[in-house]
Amino acid sequence: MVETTVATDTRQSVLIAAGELFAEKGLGGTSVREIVAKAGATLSAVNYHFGSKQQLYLEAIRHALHARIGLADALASVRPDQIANQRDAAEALYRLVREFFFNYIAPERPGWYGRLINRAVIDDHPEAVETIVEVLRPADEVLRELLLKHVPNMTRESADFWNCCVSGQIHYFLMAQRVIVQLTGREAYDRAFLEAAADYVAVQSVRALGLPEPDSRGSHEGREVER
Amino acid sequence: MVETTVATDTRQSVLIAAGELFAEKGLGGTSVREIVAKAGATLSAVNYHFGSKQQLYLEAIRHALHARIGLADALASVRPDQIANQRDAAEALYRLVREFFFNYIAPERPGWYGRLINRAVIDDHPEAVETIVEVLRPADEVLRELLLKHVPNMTRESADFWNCCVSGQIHYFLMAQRVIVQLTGREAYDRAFLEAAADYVAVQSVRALGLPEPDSRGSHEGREVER
DNA sequence: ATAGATATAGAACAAACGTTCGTTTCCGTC
DNA sequence: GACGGAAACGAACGTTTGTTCTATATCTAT
Repeated sequence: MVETTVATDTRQSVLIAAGELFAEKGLGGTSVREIVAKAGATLSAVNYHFGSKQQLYLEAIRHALHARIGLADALASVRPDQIANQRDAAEALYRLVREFFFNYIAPERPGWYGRLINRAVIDDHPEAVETIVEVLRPADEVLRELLLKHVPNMTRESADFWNCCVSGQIHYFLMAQRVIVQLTGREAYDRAFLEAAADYVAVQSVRALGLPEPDSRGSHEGREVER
Repeated sequence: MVETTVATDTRQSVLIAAGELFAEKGLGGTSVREIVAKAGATLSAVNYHFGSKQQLYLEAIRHALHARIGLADALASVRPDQIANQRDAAEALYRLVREFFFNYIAPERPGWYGRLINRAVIDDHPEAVETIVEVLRPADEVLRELLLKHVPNMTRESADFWNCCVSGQIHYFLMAQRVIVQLTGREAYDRAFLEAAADYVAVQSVRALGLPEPDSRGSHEGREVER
């Protein structure tokens, strides 16, 4: 009843192995045998701890969603009443977008969180989408209120579009990694590229709202686009 | 030797059925039996016409890529020497982004093209990515040159970022359809929403380049964000 | 009319799949 | 020391998987 986190080693390692494999190859492309082999468990562990492969899949998505949503924390740290003027709002949103970006793509945290969510979004497996929406909605609403309150000429529809566009850009930098790398003629994502990309997305996103340019820009950027 | 397009009915219908199913449920989630059932063919048709399931998958991706890349046509229609000033450039890019958007998402054309490409991008199946990059590169380079030529203070890196961000937003509106619909509290994508979304993306993208606002905006938009 | 290539059909294959089952191991309680 | 439930195990289940094979139809050029 009390949701005691028994935290058996097996359950946890199966969950993580499953998350990594599902993220990499999808639900259909991953076999239960592969998962338990990676986790160092036996075949029956999946059905014992999760009931079925499907439910393990959903559980992995839930895990990734909740682990990744430091976004909720980031949003909570933005106190609306501490934003006095548009410059403050621009600053807060700039930092928010960057945090969102690195929360998704940062090389230091497990890479499969974002990728699995990516897949879950695309698959539109009904239960998965339901879980995603459920977890995303609170943050979505806080953000919308923030925009409506501090951005001039903001409408409900514009706020939604803004959310979509920010999410879209961040998702794409993660999901199309291989394509982007090849198209821009580099070897792989490095820290500098990610930094520049995050900055670009954040600056453009804030600019799209008609807010003043934030001061705390990334340090290495050659003053790129200027109007 | 001459690559005679025999265009058997069976081959074509299997290819299309495969495309739709792969787009919907991925490579691993779709069985050959399912495909041939949908296509009204027999099991051996796949191996006869395509050699294997994998090659059918790649062929479907190729089909989708080439069918969808009216983008190449759109780009070809933009004659760089006909762009006299920044206003012309803004106009051309605005139309380009919109065309790209509807090329991907338009309800009138088969929906699986975009979705399959989405999946292929995410899966980073090596051969698939190779095909994608191969098809995308020419358009990518033309677009980059266009930007470098007509947009002030444009760098190679900024142009690449701009491409990614435009692609990202468009991809997301397609792939996250279900999530967006639920998060914005509507029933489904309708023509008006798509129109507004395309306009938003196009306007913001042009604005991000520091170009003047294009005149030929969508008609139903309440003058949303204004700086 | 006939040989030869092209295409479809249906049966059969071994491998891999997710799941179930009965048993064994472990640990805290009586 | 015996009991009971949770956890892990390994074998087996019946399907479904992608692929292959042979036989049969359909056409085309000789």
